[in-house]
Amino acid sequence: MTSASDLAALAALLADETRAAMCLALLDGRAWTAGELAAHARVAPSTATEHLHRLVAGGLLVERRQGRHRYVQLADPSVAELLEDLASRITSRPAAPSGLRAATASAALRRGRTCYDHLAGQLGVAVTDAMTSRGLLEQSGGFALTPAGLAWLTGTLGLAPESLRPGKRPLARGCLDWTERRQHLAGLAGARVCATFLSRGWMERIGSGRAVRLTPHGKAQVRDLLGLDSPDVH
Amino acid sequence: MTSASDLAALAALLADETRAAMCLALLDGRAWTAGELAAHARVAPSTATEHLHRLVAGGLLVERRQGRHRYVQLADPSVAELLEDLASRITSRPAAPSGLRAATASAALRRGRTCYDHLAGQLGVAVTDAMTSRGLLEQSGGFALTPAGLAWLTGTLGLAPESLRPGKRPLARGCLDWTERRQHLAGLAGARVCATFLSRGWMERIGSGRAVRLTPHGKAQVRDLLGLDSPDVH
DNA sequence: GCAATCGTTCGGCGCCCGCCGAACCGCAAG
DNA sequence: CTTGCGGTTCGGCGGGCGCCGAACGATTGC
Repeated sequence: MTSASDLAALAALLADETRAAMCLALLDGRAWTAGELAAHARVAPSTATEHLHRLVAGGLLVERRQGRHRYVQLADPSVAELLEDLASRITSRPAAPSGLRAATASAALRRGRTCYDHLAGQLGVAVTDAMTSRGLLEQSGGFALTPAGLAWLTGTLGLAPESLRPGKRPLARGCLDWTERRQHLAGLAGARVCATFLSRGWMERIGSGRAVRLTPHGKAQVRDLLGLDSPDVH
Repeated sequence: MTSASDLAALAALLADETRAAMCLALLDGRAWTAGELAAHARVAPSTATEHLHRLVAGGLLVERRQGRHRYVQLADPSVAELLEDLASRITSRPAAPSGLRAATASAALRRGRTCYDHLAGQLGVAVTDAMTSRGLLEQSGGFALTPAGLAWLTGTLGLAPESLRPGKRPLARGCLDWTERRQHLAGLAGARVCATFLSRGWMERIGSGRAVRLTPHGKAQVRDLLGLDSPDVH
């Protein structure tokens, strides 16, 4: 029976609305301070402290103390994937944003965003589709990189082969986008692609959130490298 | 914030040790009666009723009334996959069985068993490895069937192509075996392979549990079709 | 050193939920 | 019809847990 109690203990970490809201907020991959999360979840700072202690003790979050701030973030990409799997069972539509400012922010999120550490939104789906149609990615029999896809990552994109060694984390993995209702590339390869886009200046974050957009240079690059010329991402 | 409450509600279904034990028991893919689950979880029948109501209302279980019995089983293969994903985060070792009878039953389970609807245990890992070494399955870049693998399923194994059309469920998927610590084939293809082994008489269930073993005919078939001749599975 | 801010600890409150037993319903077998 | 059994409903009990406010500790800035 010890396995059942372990499973229950793990599920109990997410079985509270406040903790669930915190974990979903952390799905953007960034580190949040305790105060930010308390405000986001609309609870007193003391309450947030208790919840964060439980989440850290349960292994879902890691903390980093820095000055008088305590930053927390998801402990592991596998935690993000687990949260995505759970969230994919939720069919709820996000409520329509009310104001103009919220609407434009929402539109930016739909266009492109990071989902923990990989690309999502229309941009993520478009990149995934382009890789598939070019024979770099196999989706019909699962979600896997082809040999050509591996060569593309190490050659064209210039990634070090050792950075693509699958450890506990699968190299390629599908992640269901909740706005596009489409699968997009996640896993180790998805993370490397996203990091490369950002580090090369092909893509930049909009404000401090998880929304991203291609730079002019990035637009030219994805057009040349992936044949991607859709107005959705430009 | 409705998404956070939905996630919390979903997690709350598994956040109780009794309900978690019920769901783990149902991972064998069979339908259990309410009384069986009550005894398994060591709670009063009235308590089991309440838990089953919640699990059914939450969409994790479906029920089928038959005479004076009420059978429940997992609602969907995706529920089984979700449970497997959660369980894979649990590192606990199952306690060593005490008696001889428990030991032999445990050995049979290690040799071969069903994991919801696909093969697991040493048999499941061996089949997966054999398919990989024969170029039917790709594991290095993800978990996907190769074109040769698709042809093998429809040709050699005689499966109808329409029975392999991936809908919501991925065709091939890795499932981490908690005794072997190895990935084995799950997903739609894994389910079809397991069903074929059983329907053709290559494999039979031991008793009423989830343990399985190859028949003499089945041993010859997997040797011919997959080059599988390991004493582990014979 | 002092003030402001961020985070933590502690005590207490209230609610939710998991548990059981007892009574009841419905199907099956004799 | 009667008996037996599987399952359900209901009431009540107890404990755990999520919440807050207040007091305290820690760090940064003035």
